[in-house]
Amino acid sequence: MADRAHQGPELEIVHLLRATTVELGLHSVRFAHRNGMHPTDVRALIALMDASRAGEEMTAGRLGALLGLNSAGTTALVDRLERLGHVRRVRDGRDRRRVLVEVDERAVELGWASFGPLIGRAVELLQGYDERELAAVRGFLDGVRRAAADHGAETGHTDPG
Amino acid sequence: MADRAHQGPELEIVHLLRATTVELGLHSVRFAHRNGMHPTDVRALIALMDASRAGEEMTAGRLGALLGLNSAGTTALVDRLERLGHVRRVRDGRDRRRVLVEVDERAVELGWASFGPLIGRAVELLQGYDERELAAVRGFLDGVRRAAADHGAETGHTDPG
DNA sequence: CCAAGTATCTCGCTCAGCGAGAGAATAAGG
DNA sequence: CCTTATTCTCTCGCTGAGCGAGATACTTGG
Repeated sequence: MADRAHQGPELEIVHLLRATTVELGLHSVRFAHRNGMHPTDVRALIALMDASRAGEEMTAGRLGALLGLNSAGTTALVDRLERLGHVRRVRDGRDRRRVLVEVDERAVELGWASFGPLIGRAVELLQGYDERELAAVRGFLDGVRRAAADHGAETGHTDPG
Repeated sequence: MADRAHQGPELEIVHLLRATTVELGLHSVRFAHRNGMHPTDVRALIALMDASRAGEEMTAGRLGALLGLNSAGTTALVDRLERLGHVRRVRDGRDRRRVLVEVDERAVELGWASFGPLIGRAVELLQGYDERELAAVRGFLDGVRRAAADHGAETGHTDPG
């Protein structure tokens, strides 16, 4: 147990990945704070923007499920976002029990103003890479992603999704 | 603004990075939940383990500052961790105002049981890489980390530190 | 010993999220 | 068409993380 610490360049990179995720998390938190929001609200906006970009409708229930909230929490979340003017509630015409949550265009712009430059910088970095280097980055990230997902499942946790 | 979506392989990788950070976050949350903890508590344990590995003492105040909590919140946090038996409060002999927070050995083992396999898998992945591929991964992660940190500072947010 | 400074803790509060269950709409069966 | 089960959202009351203010305990400098 003593020194799982100072190994070769591999562990250094793993540590760097952790530092990067922490920094990205802080970036989100700062964005949230600047706009009077909480981390959950930002996650919700991102999910809404993803859905919108994919041309899919997002209902209140689906949003809550994505974020791991129950119905009461979801209602409160959409209330907060609506109060800030970031989303609108729209009754679904086909199934009038459902409430569609639509992102306001200005909220989308707000998000891009904060995350766009970051994404742009990341793309820039990758544009200097050749095919093999891109494959290396892709392989590493995807491998870690799978490992995190698998180990979650393996340790006996079943989640909505 | 319309289709910032489906570009080349670069943007796909940026998306993959985001997916990976999300999955790592979920891994943490599952670990927290399994052990009756909250995300903040896990962050605290990680900070404590880092300090311990670096041979540094951690005081209550420093821990709170690292996590962005005020003194009241920090007290509550250490209370929770102490109640679960994960940390001990120890009065500092040199300055008896201070409370050193020490991680219990079993909490360290608990953490390694959950995060160790993940780290091991990541190291494995990297061991198949040559020097140029390692440099590519390192360069990308570090670049993104810097970009996130810079843009936080740039957008006019000053943090305790 | 006294005063100022620092580290932690206590108290009262706000608010995110939960559990339970109420309403409102749809779907299935007569 | 009417009844019953199901589905989606919202309301209510509660728990608990984290905050602001201030109390408390210790240290340092005069």
